[in-house]
Amino acid sequence: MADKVTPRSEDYSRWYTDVIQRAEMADYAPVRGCMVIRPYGYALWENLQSALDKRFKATGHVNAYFPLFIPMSFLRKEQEHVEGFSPQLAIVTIGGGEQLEDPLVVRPTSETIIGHMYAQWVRSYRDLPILINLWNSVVRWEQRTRLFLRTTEFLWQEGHTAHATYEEAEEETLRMLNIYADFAQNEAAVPVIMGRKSESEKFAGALRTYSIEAMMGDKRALQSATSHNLGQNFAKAFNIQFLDRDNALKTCWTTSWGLSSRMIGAIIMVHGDDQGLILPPRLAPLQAVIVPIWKSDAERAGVMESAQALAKELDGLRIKLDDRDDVSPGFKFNDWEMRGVPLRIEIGPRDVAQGNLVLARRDVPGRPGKTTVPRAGARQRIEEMLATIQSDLYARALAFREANTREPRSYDEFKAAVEDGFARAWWCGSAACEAQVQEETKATIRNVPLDQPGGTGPCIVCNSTATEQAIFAKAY
RNA sequence: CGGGGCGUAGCGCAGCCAGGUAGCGCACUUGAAUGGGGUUCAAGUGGUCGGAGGUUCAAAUCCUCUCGCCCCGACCA
Repeated sequence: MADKVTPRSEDYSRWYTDVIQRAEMADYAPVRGCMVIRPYGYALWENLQSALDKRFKATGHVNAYFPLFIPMSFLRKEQEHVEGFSPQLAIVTIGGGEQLEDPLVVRPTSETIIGHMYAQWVRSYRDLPILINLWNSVVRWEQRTRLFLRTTEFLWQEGHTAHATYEEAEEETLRMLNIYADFAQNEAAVPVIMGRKSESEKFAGALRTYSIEAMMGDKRALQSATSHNLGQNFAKAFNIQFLDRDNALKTCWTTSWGLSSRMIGAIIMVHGDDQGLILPPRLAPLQAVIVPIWKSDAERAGVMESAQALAKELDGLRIKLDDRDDVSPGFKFNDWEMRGVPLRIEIGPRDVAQGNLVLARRDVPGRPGKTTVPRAGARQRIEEMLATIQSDLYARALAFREANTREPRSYDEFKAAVEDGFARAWWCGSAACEAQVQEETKATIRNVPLDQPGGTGPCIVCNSTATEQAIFAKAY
């Protein structure tokens, strides 16, 4: 666990799996494509969960739980939906030793069973909107899996709402997209681009899909969350209808939106370095670790007393005093760096004598990241430094993305751009141009950013007049 | 599903071609010293060699079958 990881420049995907395992975030499970999220990784998930959950609650959503099993017949009710998901389904055909008449699908997502229940719960416009979120796991039989990024079973939340009008549904879809972006940027320190998915990349059964996209450390894109305006597709398939004020029977408009444990992969890949993880202070399971240093037993007593007092002063922050007696301070430095703890507090005999502490920032390796601060008022300094680390991580990631995003003028420039980063280019909107790009470059349209320059330009592929720019990149 | 690779101690590997009853590094245990950037020395623990069958006096090693995993591609949060 204390060995060095594969450098990112040598083999990025090896680095990624090395770091996760060495930092004890997750481990491979004995089931193909599945992982065990270990306590350290789960603690990160819990922090992420609570930051998101607060935002959901603040916008009027409530949590509920829906079944793991969904009748196969439900999925068939929405044509596009079942076509999109059938290759990825795990299906239970035997229960209690008997063949099931209607096989049960292990949920790949819950739109259908939600639709079934909402149809029963909605009678009047007074019942709307319904704003429910689920924290659960889903199963999609993926062919190629990677820890956190794509596993057969993954943790996520799925929000499902029903509204009286199209406008309200669209407003909700965008509201949640903004919440995801706010969360990603302010909690995870991951800069994201909000945008609309192309027809070919949208959710199976949606009218329109929006996403937030982030650039990883290897310059590839990762879709970090999605928000779908489902139109009336599911409402019609499941008869979610209500009697409106005008006494007319109308069909609902629904939305769904999700963010998964994949976000943990994004945090790892956006911030990590060759020393290991770098976790954003607001989500890190441990915000600071105190490493006491001593030589003699006499020094030990004084140092430990001071370290324990400091730990008490820092109550309320997520702190650990590393009092292990069997490893050297140097080992502990590297160990906690591997795990991405944002701040290390060193306290030794010199510091005790002089009334100082040494603070070492994880995001600034080596000497330059170390500062000696007076023991008095340390808590405030530490809190300030955590806030600085949080915003510096975001700024650094944003600068990296901008440095690796190009606006090519020609198709040749475009091809070079998507080889090594994001390309922002005019796109005429045709599926043919999109397919050609994918065929020739392996890059896909990540999304059409909500933030557009206005005006028109020549489509990067076919030169015809385009009214929107899209982000093209190779993606996870 | 196509291509490639690998299964020998917890992890990483050697041994296999030229069969003779399993070894190295790390980790782990114990002890001592050490301790401001991955500490050292000493002594230990730990393996039905992925599984099944076959050849042989004898199989990690040769033959047949099988299972699993990882990596790269097409599909996906």
